[in-house]
Amino acid sequence: MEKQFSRYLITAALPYANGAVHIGHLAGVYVPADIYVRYLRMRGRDVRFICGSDEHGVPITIKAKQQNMTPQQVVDKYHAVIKESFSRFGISFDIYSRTSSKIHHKTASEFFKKLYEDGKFIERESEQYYDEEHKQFLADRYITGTCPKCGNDNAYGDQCEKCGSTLSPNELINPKSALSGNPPILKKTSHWYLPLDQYEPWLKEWILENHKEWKTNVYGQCKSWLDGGLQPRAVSRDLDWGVPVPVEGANGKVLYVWFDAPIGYISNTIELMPESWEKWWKSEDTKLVHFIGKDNIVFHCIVFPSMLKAYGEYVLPENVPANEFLNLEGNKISTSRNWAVWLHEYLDEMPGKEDVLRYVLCANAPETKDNDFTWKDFQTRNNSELVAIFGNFVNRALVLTHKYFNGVIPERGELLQVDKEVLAEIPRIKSAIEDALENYKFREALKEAMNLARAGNKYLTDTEPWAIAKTDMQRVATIMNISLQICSNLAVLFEPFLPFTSAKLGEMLNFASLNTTPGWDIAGSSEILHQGHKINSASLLFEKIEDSVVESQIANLEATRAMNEAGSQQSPEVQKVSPLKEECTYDQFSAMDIRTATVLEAERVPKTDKLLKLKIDTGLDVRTIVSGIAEYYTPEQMIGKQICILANLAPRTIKGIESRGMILMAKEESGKMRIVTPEERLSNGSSIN
RNA sequence: CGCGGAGUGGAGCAGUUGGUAGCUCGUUGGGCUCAUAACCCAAAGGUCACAGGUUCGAGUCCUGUCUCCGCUACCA
Repeated sequence: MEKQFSRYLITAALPYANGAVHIGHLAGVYVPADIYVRYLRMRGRDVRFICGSDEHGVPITIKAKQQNMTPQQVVDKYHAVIKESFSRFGISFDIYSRTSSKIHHKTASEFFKKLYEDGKFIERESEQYYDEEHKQFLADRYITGTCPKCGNDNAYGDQCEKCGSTLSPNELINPKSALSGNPPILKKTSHWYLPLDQYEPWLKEWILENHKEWKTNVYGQCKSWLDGGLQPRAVSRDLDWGVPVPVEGANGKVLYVWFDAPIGYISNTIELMPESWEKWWKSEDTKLVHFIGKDNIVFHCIVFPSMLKAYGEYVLPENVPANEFLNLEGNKISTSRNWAVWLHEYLDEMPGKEDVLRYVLCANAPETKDNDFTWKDFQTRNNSELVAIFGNFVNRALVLTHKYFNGVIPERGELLQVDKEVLAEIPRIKSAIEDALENYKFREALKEAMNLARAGNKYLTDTEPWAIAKTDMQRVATIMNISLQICSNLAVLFEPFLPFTSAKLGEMLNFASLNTTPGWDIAGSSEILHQGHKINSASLLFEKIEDSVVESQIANLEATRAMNEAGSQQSPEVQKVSPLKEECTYDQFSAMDIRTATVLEAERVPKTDKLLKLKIDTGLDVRTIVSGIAEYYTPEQMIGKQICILANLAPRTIKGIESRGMILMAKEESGKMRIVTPEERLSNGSSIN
């Protein structure tokens, strides 16, 4: 039995405010969420669409330090960019707020306090690294040291980027604080944990028994977590950026970002509806749906529901339609490598093409598996679907109506079999779209909508009004009347998907002069435009996209990446210099066999962002070296370059490739690297001392 | 042997409770000319990753193997 709901609360994952929004975010979360919400609104459901920036957490404090800004300045900057680009793109949030707002701090704080007072947390003491100079505990990422597995001196507290192993800070040999460079001390600190294990039986029943209808990727992921057994999770951190822990004596502690962020859905709702928000979160007849990407499944299906359950009173999500990831031109989208199509840049560079991107991202959405976005596909979908099928049909219908009837809807006469068939398609397609959307199948819904335009084209070709016009204008009148009813239906049915286009089409059809603006209820009808209604002049709904446009986009992408890789990053601020190492003897130095070599071949190591595999001529031999320089040099740039290597370093296997030796690099504290090379080309194998 | 998702005509994808494969784009041929060389029709093209098994019958269920993606840096 379908459950009936009185109101719909739809949330979209909170974007993290340390960067702009790109097409991956849109395809995964915001486009489907917006389609869903617009559809619900059109059906007259009581719906609110909630989102906002997620502005706390360690990465933002790191970004702030890098850019010499305060965390607040960082989030102000990106919040503004994100908010504006969403709005220009037609993502129709009822509210887009932020977690640094007062109301969020208050809400999150009270939420924590209630759980604390109800004894829902457990408190645990542990020893963590502490920087005495800066008087703060160090996040994992703020500690560097020697990797116990591969000997890399620059491993982070959570991971060694050289060998890829996952670490915890106390495994590091000779740990150093990234803030002061001093060795940190271990200091006791206590934190609160949410005992997820206690919620396991309940979660199992709630998800595994009662939500078998969730998407397979979501359900499978949850099952895997639940079967593996849940552990208590810390809900606080030692940090100075975030929502302070509202407990006596908890100075210097904030709510852990994953605890604080989902509460943002609640606080943003409160901000939107200060009086009536509780009805939305605490009535059983509210349907709560979280749109997220697959990386967020565990938080939205396990952690946040446990928090809500612990608090009591709150409704739980009815569904969590998570999408997989979108790749770009065959590669993973990456913020740090700048391998992305940024929404705000797209909007600037392709004015008036919001709907083209919405269309492509929906038609190719990663609903069941990772998909690939290519500019070529973007062009094809625009030219052979939007232009050739949708735009063209509308144009044909309007042009013919103007030509034969001066833009006035003619009277419909007797209906033939073709007429009846095409008219029957309209309600059929409408209900197919409804079915698909109610089940979060956005690609399918969009395809059905396009089928109506296809049916329209076929109808015109089959009935040939331009030929019949020579003999039987009454028949032509019927045909044009029907064609325009189809156009009107297209305007309504496409609104959730392509709102800008629908508005334009509605204007061309002169919806404004009708008694009531056609809404979803009237869709499916073949009587939207009455006889005698005057339509406006036709203009093109979509424009063809020329090869040069997509080629320049591809070129842009490559150029941005090359620039990024060449390390032309900003930050002219004062560079910190790493402290002097211990004194060493001449013998130790001379034990190192450093010599010149030339790069013969270079290629990326698959599945890594930073590694290049190089074949080099050392004068003695030709050998393979794997080096973590891909962020700064492309393979092409490396080929032919003369470099200096440490030739007698013990071989190491990295990503299954044996690396024999190490390339000498000069490295700034910011991470920027350049190869060290002789001023003048010398023969390979020249020793350096 | 970690866990989850995915492997279907050239490309991108559908395939509900098992009954010998569908859609969009592309390609080829034809038709039409109202339309942004757009539209319509037809055809070619698949041993449904691989190997076994259950069944009268499997893309669909079971077992094993291989490959890709995520969980594992930034990141949806």
